[in-house]
Amino acid sequence: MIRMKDIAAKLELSQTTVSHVLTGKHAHYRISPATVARVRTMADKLGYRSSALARAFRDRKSYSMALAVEDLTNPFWTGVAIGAEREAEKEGYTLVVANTSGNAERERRTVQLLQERRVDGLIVSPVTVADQALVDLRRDGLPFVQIDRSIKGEDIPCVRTDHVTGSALAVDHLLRRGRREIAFVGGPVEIQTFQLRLAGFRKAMARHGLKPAAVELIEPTSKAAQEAVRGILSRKPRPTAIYTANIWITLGALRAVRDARLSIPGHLEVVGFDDIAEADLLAYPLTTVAQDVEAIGRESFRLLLRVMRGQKVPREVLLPPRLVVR
Amino acid sequence: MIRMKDIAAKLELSQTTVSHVLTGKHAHYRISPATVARVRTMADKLGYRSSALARAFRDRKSYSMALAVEDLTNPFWTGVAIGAEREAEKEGYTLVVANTSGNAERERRTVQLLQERRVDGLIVSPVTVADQALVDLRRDGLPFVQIDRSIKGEDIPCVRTDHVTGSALAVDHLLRRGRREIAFVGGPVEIQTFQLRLAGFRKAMARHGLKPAAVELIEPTSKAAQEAVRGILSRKPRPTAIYTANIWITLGALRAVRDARLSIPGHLEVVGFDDIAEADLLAYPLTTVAQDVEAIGRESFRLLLRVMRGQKVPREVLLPPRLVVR
DNA sequence: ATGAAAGCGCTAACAA
DNA sequence: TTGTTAGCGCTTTCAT
Repeated sequence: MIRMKDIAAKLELSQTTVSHVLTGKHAHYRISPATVARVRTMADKLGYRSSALARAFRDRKSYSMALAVEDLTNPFWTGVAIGAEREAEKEGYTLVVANTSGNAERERRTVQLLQERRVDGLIVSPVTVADQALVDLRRDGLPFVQIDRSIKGEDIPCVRTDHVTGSALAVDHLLRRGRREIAFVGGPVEIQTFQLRLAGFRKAMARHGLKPAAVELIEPTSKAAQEAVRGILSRKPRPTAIYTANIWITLGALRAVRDARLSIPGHLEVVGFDDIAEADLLAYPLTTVAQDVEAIGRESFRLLLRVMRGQKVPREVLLPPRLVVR
Repeated sequence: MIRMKDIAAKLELSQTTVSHVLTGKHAHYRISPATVARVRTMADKLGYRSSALARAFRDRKSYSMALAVEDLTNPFWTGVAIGAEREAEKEGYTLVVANTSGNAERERRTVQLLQERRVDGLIVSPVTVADQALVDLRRDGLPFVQIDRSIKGEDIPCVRTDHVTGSALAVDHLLRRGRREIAFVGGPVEIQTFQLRLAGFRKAMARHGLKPAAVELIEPTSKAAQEAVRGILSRKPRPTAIYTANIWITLGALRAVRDARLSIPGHLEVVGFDDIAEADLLAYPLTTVAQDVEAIGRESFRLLLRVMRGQKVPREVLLPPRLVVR
């Protein structure tokens, strides 16, 4: 790898002068145009690539941020990553995407690794509400913001969709369609996302004087949902609607409906949180509560920058969900 | 940020001794157990996090690799990223995922950035077969391997699904189902992926003495495919099958079939390259040529390691596709 | 208009 | 068993 020193040697200049030119500060240092040209030409000819590593080391600033998420298989997280990455690029930062697999121990290791890599800031989706790794991060003074979920008892900003309102959109839609016996299938309430979506569901139902037809909290996988919904569908009386709190649960529910040979919307309706890009091609009409995933990524990056600059930040940024009726 | 120096000062030891302990080399240097314990305790107490940045700088090795892909919205690329990331972690590397948006200029910038970050190696999917940025990379001596596509004229290893065989699987399947008037809808042949899939299609057809019912090369988006397939469906006679060479094209084709109110498999059949996770829930039975996406990521990482170690590597690693009949 | 020197945090060669 | 020193590539301060 070519270094400034090599260019300097070839040109019989000092490394300092080369640096002045290559960092674009030649005007300030009043380097002669001839020298500027010579340096640039030589750099080009030798294929010089400045070492961001050396600069980061010297500056004690890596110009990189990390995004630690749960599952890059989920379009929600890829969307977030794309949004954050775009914003990062615009601001001259590199975004490192790491995944925690929704596992506390792995999250701890990931965060530690990123800290050692000296990322300048971190966007993270806490695995649990009592996340020691993040409390420690706080102590270490690494700037970070939370995404989608937040830990208890610490005043750390969080960007997320307004899950409570999202659930209200779902419930109100179903009621408008005349469905009053609504079952909820969600993930464990240890994951704040599901807790909020469930709370929103209960609240919306209560507002209309209704009780949930069922509340099932399961692993947020298609398989578990398929099983759970199979149970729900065999109840008498059968609920006339199911509100599924996550994309995998939605898919599992649809599979259960198919297995039971029931029809949508004839026998029941399904509304799911998270939009599905191919929803218009599904065998069943599916209404969804869609999140602006890229905005979540973008806003959390912006928020992180503000935190790093010591600017005032809101404790919570809530993005509005949108109902996609099908 | 706490440094070794700080620990040394507190303990009235030399920084070197602290380093010996913290890097686990105390046995070799015969550091006393008492000292070892003291150092470890103090490191813990102060919340020491070693600087991977400083180490990378010193070692001129960042222990990071990059994966530069086109579009993280496409499950193909996320799958590849997940596979590569898993392997990277196993080998003690951090994987940086960057995206090129399938754009030559952006790819050039991305590659340059990664080079400046001093990644130890690169896995990249060339935007075109004549990719100057990659030829230059070669000259710079940065180890890299290609994924899914390869540039012309340079002997750089490439990992990909056997697209030609994949197309044969699709054609043979359609013929088994009695469809002989098969149209091909693919992306531009400047993208090698499509070139190979098309070549495989033509070859398989020729083997059976058949001519393509149509060959449409379009932008690989759902929208463009929907438009193109609309045209194909209005031809007389109408093809009895369509082979779509990419996930977005497949989705667009299905939308066109829906718009034309045709039925599958009644009026025609569709086989698509790339599997779709929710295919079983679609309104149309869809057979696909599935790729082992994680294997592609995993194998390219392994191959990259071999390149870096100067071991002998195959010029091409072809992974078998798999037909998923529905 | 150009250059010398110091220092960022770490490790390794070498000393003691 | 522990310590001294040098150096990785870069930027900046302070000369000249």
